[in-house]
Amino acid sequence: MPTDDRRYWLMKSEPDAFSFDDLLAARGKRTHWDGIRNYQARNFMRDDMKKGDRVLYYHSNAKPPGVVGVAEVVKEAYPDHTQFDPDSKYHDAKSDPDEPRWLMVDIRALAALPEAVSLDDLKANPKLEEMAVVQRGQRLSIQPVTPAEWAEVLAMGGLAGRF
DNA sequence: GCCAACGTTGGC
DNA sequence: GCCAACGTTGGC
Repeated sequence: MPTDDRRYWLMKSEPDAFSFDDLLAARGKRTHWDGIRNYQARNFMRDDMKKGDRVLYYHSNAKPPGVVGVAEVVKEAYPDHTQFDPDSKYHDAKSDPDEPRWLMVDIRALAALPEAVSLDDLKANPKLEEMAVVQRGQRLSIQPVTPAEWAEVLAMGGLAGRF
């Protein structure tokens, strides 16, 4: 895939639930990103996330919160099976199996950042003042990242020019 | 644990 | 279609 088609994203996960280390330890260093129950985030996955897209892996509800690793999309949007599982906390009784409401993608870890980039670090960098994750009240768990923001965060994390 | 910000739900 | 009530997110 030509790099000029590649898009960049930030995906949040609570490390207590599924950390970047958990992703590194998973088989194939990959997982399915289940549990997204927000329409805007779903639409990003459905409409815009393509195989090969790069992902900033962000720890929310962490001490400190911030970007800890990079990953890539390895499978494009498909139905999230947990919506049909009555025992799952993500169960959605209103979702029609013939037209699943919720989707997920698969991602694979590429590398941990040698230096984690905390939310404070992101906020302190004037080049990143437009970045979604530093905006007040921004709760979206999947956010688009510009190529410039991607390059800057990787440089801050010690992976300048890679990925 | 608090609570501001935000998204969703449901009565009307 | 409005909007109050409610639930969730996530930094602090």
